[in-house]
Amino acid sequence: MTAAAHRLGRRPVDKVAARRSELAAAALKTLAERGYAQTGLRDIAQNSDFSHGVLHYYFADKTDLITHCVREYKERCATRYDEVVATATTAEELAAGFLRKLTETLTDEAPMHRLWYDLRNQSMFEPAFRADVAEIDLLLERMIGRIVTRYAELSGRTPQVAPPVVYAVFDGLFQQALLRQLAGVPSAAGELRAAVGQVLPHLVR
Amino acid sequence: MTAAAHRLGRRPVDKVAARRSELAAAALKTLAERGYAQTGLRDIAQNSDFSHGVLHYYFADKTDLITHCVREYKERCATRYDEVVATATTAEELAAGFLRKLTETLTDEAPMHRLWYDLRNQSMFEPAFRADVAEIDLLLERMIGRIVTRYAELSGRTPQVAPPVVYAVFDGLFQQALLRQLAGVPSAAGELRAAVGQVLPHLVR
DNA sequence: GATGCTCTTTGACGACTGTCAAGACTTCTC
DNA sequence: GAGAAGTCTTGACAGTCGTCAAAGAGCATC
Repeated sequence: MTAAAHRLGRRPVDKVAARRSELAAAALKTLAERGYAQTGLRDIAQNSDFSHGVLHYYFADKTDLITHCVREYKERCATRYDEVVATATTAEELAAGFLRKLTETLTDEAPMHRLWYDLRNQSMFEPAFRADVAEIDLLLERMIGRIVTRYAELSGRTPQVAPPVVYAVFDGLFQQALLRQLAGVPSAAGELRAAVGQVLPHLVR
Repeated sequence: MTAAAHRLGRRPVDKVAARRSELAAAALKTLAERGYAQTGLRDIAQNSDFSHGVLHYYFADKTDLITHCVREYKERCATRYDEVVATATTAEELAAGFLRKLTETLTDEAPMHRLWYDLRNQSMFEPAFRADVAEIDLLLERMIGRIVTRYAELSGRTPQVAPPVVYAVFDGLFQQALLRQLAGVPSAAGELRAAVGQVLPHLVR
């Protein structure tokens, strides 16, 4: 532990963690652009301020790097709708805010979403990814769960479908919309909006 | 065209197509085992009766091969529930048969399903795959659509949700179940059964 | 049996892969 | 300022990738 670290109240491990996070972010960017199958360590390094060797300094191997990428991804995505949930005062307002955020992220962050589906799929083949992927999937499930719970509250009804099922349903709808969006179908966001709007009322009673 | 081909009333192009199909089948097997990112042409050849060079004889390049794989996959999967649809005489019988087939294929053909999701995801990055993948997705959508239509008929009601939405919903449920199944969760099939059984009544009115 | 055609194997090419060691550069400690 | 510790670059390694040319094998035809 350095004196400077003492002075700033910051341990060296934080610096290492920060660099790791920085490199994982560069890796995420590359993976979102090219996909897991087409992404090498040198591609990732080129999207960062460092050379490819530094990756082996901060990560044991490629699997370790990808694992940290998944965790980095987690930090970003699990609070997307929390503000809407916190501020909405009616069921209609909540639904509208959810739909707005949902279609926004579909159009604005499509590459990031395809990366997530790519990594989640890799976990079907590579056991090393499974635990972290499952953890994020659970996080996302709870995020959706909070929306539906609040939606039920605001509309004076009760949730009728268990959170894992609700999440699977919305995830399926979103994935289909993402496929269309990336294929250049301009109506993808609108169709997603319509589909979710149609499904939402069925989840409470 | 050879004389033999004439005699048998079989054009040489059919032999070529048959071999292509055979190699694509070997490729599918390999892809289901190892995933797209970890599958090379030599791996595929080792799962066939031929050496790796023959792949370049029957396919222009790797993309061409994968495209044929997707089409080969199509031939197998789109009629899975047709018998159930044709023979069921009551809504309950249809639902039960659908659920049985659904959980059966989840447990017995999990590697093949993860391959499909892998290839569909690749199409988000590789435009060359998009058309064929979209075509299969449409086939699957119609397959699910036939079930719901018949289910509505048998129960004297009418479908309330458009086929693309129904397909997306079931696909999302199935994908979550597949993730759990491949992660070794023994209750995956049962949970899928429960979830689909819970959702199905909401689709008609 | 020789010829020509189709199919298949073999081996090699250049490029790329993940990994890692050696050294250079920076930063901190005393 | 010397030395140590931490950080980063460079270059190379063994292996794999997709691709393809050359030659061999199998077989029908003349």
